[in-house]
Amino acid sequence: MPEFFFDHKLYYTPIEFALEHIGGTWKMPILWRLQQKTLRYGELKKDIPHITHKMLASQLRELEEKGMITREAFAVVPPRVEYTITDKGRKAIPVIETIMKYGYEMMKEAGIEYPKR
Amino acid sequence: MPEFFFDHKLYYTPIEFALEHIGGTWKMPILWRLQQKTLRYGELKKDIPHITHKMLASQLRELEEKGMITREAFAVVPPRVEYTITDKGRKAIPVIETIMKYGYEMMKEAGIEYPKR
DNA sequence: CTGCATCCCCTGCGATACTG
DNA sequence: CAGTATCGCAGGGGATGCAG
Repeated sequence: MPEFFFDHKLYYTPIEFALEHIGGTWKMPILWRLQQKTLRYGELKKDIPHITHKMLASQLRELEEKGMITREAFAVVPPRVEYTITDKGRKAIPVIETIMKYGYEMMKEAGIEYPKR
Repeated sequence: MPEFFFDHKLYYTPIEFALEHIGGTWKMPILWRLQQKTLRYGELKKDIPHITHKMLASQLRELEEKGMITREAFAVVPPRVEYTITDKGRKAIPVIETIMKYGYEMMKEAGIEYPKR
C-alpha cells in the first residue's frame, strides 16, 4: 500500500485514490445512469431519488473535472445541458457493478427484501 | 435503486449499504490485512501506515459489530487481542480487490508511479 | 432549466491523555 | 498492550434563495 501526493492531497492507498473518483454518496449512482445514455440535468435529477439540486450540480462538476463525464451546454432557452460518460468513466462501471452486487448480497444477509425496483 | 430503512438509518441505494460495511478510509485496508491471517491489535497498527490508535480501535469495533471480523481477548498481561476475518468479511475481499485494481489503474492514468513497496 | 452562493448541521477523523 | 474519552477541526451534504 503505497503513499503519494496528487493534486495537493495526500493518499495512503490506491483504495483512497479510487474512492476519490467514485466515492461519496452520489457519484456511483450518477455514473450508473449515464452508462446507458446521455442525459440532461433534469433527467438525472428525476432519475435519482432524493438527490438534492446542490449535490447533483456539485458532483457533476467534480466528475467532469476528473474526466469521468463531459458536459455539453446548448444555447437555447430554457437552457439544455447534457452529460455523457467518457471512456475513463466507463472504466468505473464494472467496479460499481461489483459494489452494487455486494450491496445486494449484504442486504439479503441482513434480511432486507429487495424493494421491487 | 431501492430505498429502505435498516437499523434506524435510511439507505437510498445498495451502494450506500455496501459502503456501510467497507466504506471509510480504513475498513478496507484492515480487512485486506486480515484476509491473510489473524493479527493482533499491535500488528495491525504497525502494518497499516498512518492509521491512528483511535481510528484503528473504532473501525475494529464497527467491523466486529457488523460481523466482518471476530475479536478474541486473552487474559494475560500485557493484554493480547487477536482479530480474525469471518466468512462474511471474506465476501468483501473480491470487492476490495476490484476497487484496489481500479485505484492502481487510475493512478497509472494520472501518471503516478507505483511506489515500489 | 440549470448554475452558483450562503448558511448551518452533522459526522469522520486526528491529537491527546488517562485507564487497567 | 489495548481500550476509552474528550476536544477540535474540516468537509460532506441539506435547505434555501438568487440569477441568467
